[in-house]
Amino acid sequence: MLQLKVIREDKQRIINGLRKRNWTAQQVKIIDDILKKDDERRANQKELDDTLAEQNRLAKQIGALMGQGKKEEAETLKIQVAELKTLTKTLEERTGSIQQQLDNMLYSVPNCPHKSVPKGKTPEENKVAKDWKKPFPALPEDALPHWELAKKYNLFDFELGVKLTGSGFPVYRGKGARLQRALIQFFLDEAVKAGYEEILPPLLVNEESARATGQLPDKEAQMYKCDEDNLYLIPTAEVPVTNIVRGDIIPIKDLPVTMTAYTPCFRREAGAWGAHVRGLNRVHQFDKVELVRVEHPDNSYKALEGMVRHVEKLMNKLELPFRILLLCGGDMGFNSAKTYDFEVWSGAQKRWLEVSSVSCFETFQSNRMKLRFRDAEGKIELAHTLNGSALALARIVAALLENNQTPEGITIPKVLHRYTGFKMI
RNA sequence: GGAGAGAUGGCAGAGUUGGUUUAAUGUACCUGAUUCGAAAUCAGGCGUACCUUCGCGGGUACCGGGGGUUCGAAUCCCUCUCUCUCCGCCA
Repeated sequence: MLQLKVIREDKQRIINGLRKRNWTAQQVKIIDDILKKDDERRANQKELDDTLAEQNRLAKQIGALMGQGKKEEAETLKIQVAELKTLTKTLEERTGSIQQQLDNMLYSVPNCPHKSVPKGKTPEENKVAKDWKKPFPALPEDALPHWELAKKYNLFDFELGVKLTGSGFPVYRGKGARLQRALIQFFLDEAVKAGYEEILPPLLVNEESARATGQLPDKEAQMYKCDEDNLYLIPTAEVPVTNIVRGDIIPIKDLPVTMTAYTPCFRREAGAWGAHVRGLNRVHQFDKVELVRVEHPDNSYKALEGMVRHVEKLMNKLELPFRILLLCGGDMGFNSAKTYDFEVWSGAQKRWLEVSSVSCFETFQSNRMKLRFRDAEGKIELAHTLNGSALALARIVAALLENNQTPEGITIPKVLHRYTGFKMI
């Protein structure tokens, strides 16, 4: 949620930002509506506060009169208060509904893109921030896609997943399962080495948490919900991990807060099935190691680049061909101010697969969840939040299997040997 | 799942026969005095949000969440959530 203060003071920049997200001149008018609604809110607030103040004053007088035994006079004042109460009730209801309307408007406005974010409407207009310069791995014409390799080497089984749960829930087995665990362990170790605190969070969160990171209200359909207990299965570790600091005021000396977590991620992906979603390309449950940072506003973009370098290092260690995209305004997520996507080259499918998304949210999340820090002078300010996948497993596995297939078997990158215990599948 | 107790400011902890309590007090923290410096001591300060003011300041709300009674609620009533103790079940 954008800050009202920023909209008020920096309106043109916000409007320009929304235009970069391809908002029409018509849509952008909501900014003016928001400001108008806020004026309305403030006027009402003032009136309400003044009325309550008067009421409090009279109540105190009544107390004093009662103490002195002047019952008659007290009764007169009571009548006055009764009138004020009617007015208060009206004002309270109106202020509440104005606030609700204002919040709804604010919820509907996406984050303002950073000035370095390119214009554009579609994924095709994303800027390649770093391309793959070397040749792709040489595979024979009859190279197998990962779902065929999985069958050949008995690594994971989709049909079995259907029997247990439904489509999109693969069952990993044998070396396939071991490879998953190896990757998780490797990613976590690298994150801890980079200074992130390891977190093992709950996989279900309450409504408040889902709201704070912005999954609610707009991404509700993406999450699995346990109605009985009113809990949601997490679509990413970002939700529980970022909520660890929800509502906190962090002393400046404790910044940045850096956390990492491995969790399975559950996504309904309703209506998202089509031609390009075979195998591990899109599943309902996948594993991911996530990085979360809370940063001082002056340092957040430096931190973003640092996270990108961290992911880059992982890709290099896994010896996978990849490229980095700087997302254009139109392709960026609702909450993000700037996002880099990592794509891995899937040799047999001959296409790029998204494996990581690293974003800076500025104060968009922290405003909603009231995540702040106290600076050296004691002043309180909203912190910046960032997160990124480092990395998402399923598609990494897909690329790894496809790119590394040889007539003798599938080779495992050297860096994983100590985790897998085998060098070849 | 059953029975009981409880939830107050960073922490501890009063207040629960409704009314100068504007939430006492301790502790932590900050500033100053004292000191060569420190400890100890003394003095002052010390929540969050919103509104208002050029500023000093002023106002409103918040004692787990929500609702109610009342001129007035931390205090009374309803409801939800959570915590603790005991019992049951259990990885």
